[in-house]
Amino acid sequence: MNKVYLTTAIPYVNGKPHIGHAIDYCQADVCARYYILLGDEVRLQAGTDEHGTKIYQKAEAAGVPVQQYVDGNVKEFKDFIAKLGVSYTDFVRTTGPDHERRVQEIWQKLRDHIYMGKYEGWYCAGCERYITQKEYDENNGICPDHQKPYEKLEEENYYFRISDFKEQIKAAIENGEMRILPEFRRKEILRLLQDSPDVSVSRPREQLSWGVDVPDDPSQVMYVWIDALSNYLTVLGYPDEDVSEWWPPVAQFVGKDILRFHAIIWPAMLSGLGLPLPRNIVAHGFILSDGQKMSKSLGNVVDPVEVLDRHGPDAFRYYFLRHIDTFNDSDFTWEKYENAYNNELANDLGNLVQRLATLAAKNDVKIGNDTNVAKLPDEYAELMNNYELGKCFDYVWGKLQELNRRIDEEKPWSLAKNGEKEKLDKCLKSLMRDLLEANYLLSPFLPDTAEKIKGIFADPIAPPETPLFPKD
RNA sequence: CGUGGGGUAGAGCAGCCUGGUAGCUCGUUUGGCUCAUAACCAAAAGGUCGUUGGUUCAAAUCCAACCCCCACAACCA
Repeated sequence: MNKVYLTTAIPYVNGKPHIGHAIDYCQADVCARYYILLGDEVRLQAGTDEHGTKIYQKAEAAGVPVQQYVDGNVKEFKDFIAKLGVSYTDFVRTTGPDHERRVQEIWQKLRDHIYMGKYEGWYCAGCERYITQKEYDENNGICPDHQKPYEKLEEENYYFRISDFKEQIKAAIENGEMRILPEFRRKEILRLLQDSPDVSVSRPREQLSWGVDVPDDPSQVMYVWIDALSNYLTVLGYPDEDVSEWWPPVAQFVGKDILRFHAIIWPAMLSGLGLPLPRNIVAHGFILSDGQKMSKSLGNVVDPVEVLDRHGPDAFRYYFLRHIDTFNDSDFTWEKYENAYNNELANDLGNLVQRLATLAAKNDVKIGNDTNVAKLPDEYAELMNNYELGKCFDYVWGKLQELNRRIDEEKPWSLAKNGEKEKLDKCLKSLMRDLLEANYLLSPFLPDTAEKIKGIFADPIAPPETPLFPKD
């Protein structure tokens, strides 16, 4: 039995869940369930990133103690993940005492690659980040997001020497030890890696108070990188516990916006710790709302909880795994969502189950309970192993559509009318067996539905009172 | 001269690497069926493959130039 460790990105909890967060969860969860089908033991991590000045300021603005503020947001995320049916096994919060202590230990282990450096240049307090000279020139010295002039800043902080590991990381990407998917992202990272500068990993306390203290230097607080990225390790108990049976992760799911940190800074950290690199980093795109980037100013933000509540978790998973491209940006509109629900879930799948169950029940044909597939089809497994989740879902759907076709061709209702009992029996059994086989392949994608379908075709076969996917 | 992706039927996409009757899904129209959630099945209509030029017997596919969209450009999911 293999041990498989999968991770999702930990969202920054300065607000409620964004619809984009759902992609990570859906993708990681399907993979987790797939590995379980294979008989592996799976750990799936989820968590929240809770430090930083932005959160601190938001809490202050709300007049709430910071910890209380993040606790509230974390609850929203946890509720959302639960509603989605994500089968996570471990949850990590960066404000958790175990995490904080372990991060400090990790910092110390990386000590040889950390040095005190000086930053001299522009800074935007609103963005909470350094501004390059080029960016400064382009914006004429004024932050376009905050409408405030950039400040001149000169400060000391700690740097992590990425350059110590560049060659190693490059080699790992090139020889396939660490795969970056999709391919075009891999190329992008290889290019970016060339001129990745060392990265600043702390801030003076006056600038950033809500964070993990840098060991042995009370004037500095850790900046996001080491704190947040370490979550994938601390949640397993590293370095207190031996994590070797779970490490390295089989796949880490991230958004395209944070891929570079996961494909450069993070492997550098792991190399510094002497740990193997993740086997796969899977980067997904963003969700567009009616063809445009979601933004508050455009007023086109879609609330994921609303989408989830509309038709339940499996409809949500269906759309996000099949119609949201696994790797590229894709569009969400309510119209598309409703179409997918009505035409595909209700008509293709729901109706298929309904008609077949009715045919079987009316004619008193039964099928045994042994419906699991001994060996997954090669095509299915190969798509899964390459994290081509959308294509894999298409493959399964093709099997379902074929069944609708076959029912029409074999016309079991005429067999019944003509009293051809034997033929009818054979025909329906074969159809049901194939449906249950397809259902097994479907189960990682739509776990609730697959469970229901299994129940419907158990003994006695019972067509559902209310359809699987009712229309309104 | 920042980097990358893309422009193919009303919409969303595949095909391009390894040139050779332009394909899939949804939508539309028509026909069939009646087991089923007015669901299912079949067929048809619909495209000068961004533009111009080049290579070739032959280009959506290779080459060049140009036009237009989009993303990224150190954490805004």
